[in-house]
Amino acid sequence: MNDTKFHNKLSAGSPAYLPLYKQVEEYVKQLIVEQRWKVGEILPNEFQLAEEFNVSQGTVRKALSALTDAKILYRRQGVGTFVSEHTGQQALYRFFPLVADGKKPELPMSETISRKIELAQGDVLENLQLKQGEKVIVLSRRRKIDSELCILEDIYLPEKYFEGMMEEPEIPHTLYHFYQTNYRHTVQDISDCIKAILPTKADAKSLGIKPTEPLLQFTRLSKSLTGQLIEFRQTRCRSDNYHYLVKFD
Amino acid sequence: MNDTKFHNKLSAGSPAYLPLYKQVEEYVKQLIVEQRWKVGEILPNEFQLAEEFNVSQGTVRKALSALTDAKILYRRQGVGTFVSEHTGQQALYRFFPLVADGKKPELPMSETISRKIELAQGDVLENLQLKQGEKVIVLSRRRKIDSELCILEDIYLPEKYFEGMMEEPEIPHTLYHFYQTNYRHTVQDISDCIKAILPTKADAKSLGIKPTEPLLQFTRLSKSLTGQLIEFRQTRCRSDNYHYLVKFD
DNA sequence: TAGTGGTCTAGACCACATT
DNA sequence: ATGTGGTCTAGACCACTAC
Repeated sequence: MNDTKFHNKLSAGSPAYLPLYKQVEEYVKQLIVEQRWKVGEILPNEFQLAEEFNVSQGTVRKALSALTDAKILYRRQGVGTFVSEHTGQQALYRFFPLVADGKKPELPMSETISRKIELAQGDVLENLQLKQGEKVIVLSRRRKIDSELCILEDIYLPEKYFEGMMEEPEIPHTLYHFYQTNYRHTVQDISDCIKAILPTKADAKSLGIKPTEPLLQFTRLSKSLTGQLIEFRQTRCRSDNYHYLVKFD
Repeated sequence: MNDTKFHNKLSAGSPAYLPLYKQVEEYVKQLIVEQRWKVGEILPNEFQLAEEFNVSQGTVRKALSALTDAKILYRRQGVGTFVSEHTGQQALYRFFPLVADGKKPELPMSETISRKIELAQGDVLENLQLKQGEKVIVLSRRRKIDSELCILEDIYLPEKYFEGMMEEPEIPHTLYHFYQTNYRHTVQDISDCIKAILPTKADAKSLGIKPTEPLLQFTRLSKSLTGQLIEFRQTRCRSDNYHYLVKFD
């Protein structure tokens, strides 16, 4: 027990070598995944963690700063260090890049219109790296911006990571927060593949647009803190009054 | 002279207060803009800079690390710290998000097919925040991926920031490197606004596609290290075999 | 072998938030 | 008044690169 968890003096030539602060960073991340501290909870202060890990306070600080940059933690001067929560505004600004032309980004209301479970196949199976025979939960949603219907999306979740979702009484519209609090999956990084397409007949009808009016489509693959592929989503959006906004640096 | 350039003891209540490492960071950035060290050149080591700025080596390190994260500098262990250069691969991977479906990102060849100068108006004037009567240089380019023509773009540059470009014998295809080396403008951050559109007749003809086939369009606004708006560009891309790829975190 | 950046430590002081 | 994170310093040692 009470082993020294970290090793300062590993030969740097060793293939497994990681700097101490990096080891601390990985370990703290793991502890969050294991729910030693739940979402929103405060961590011990830097000196307490330093003592527990047998490293200096400066090394802990470097690790916590990195996790703060990655939005996994947040810190409040004079108060403490907390596990980040994917709640409301914050998560939407971070993961929702669709904006009405000439307006500020806005949090869109979203309504789940169907929920079913089916065998994974095709793109879904491939992108989520599932095996033949594994099942996915499929959510179909539509969103409004400024009370106008403009977005349709289908969301595919591996059943193995979201057991019991079919029995949920209701699916809230802030999905990432829902994943985090009800299924312990914190979305950590996403990649969006964006294309211009023509709507299907069904989509054109739903959105109330002409079949020749192009849509912006993006397919998203989301990874959790642990690196698991937890969500595949395909979103179609009217592009006459909305755009996808990207900022680098 | 040899004034102390930085002040440790400013009251933190002061509205102008900046931490020392931040002051150093800003100052080094300014020195790069002023070409004290040119693109690709090595900086003095941390101790020399620390002495010059009258701060500790650790404070210099923190400043240089931030600039390294921002890709303004790069560091090589055992060698030194250098001013980043927007050259070839590196700049393309960073700023060129269009990918052929099912392939790795690839550096596209680009050909400038026209160059002219005109009065700024409409979107161009507004986005570049120019005044009525100011001029812009307009470059029209087309790019191939896998030897297939797939991208058309118009690039608008404020003449005041690019004097003499109309007299250049040739415009190279690595534009951002060209801006940096010939006009001292290092592109630091960009924002892309992405939409799905139908091609104009002219674009459909150039790209050899049907007028009903949608295109991916993005309009980009680029800022330099100094915060000046130096480029507005509008790009149209075939979306049947190409997509725009975004990764967060 | 010399010089550089990378890691780690220890300790001082400050600003901020809560009690 | 207390405890937290934020800043700053000084110094030791390591690993990498070039000569």
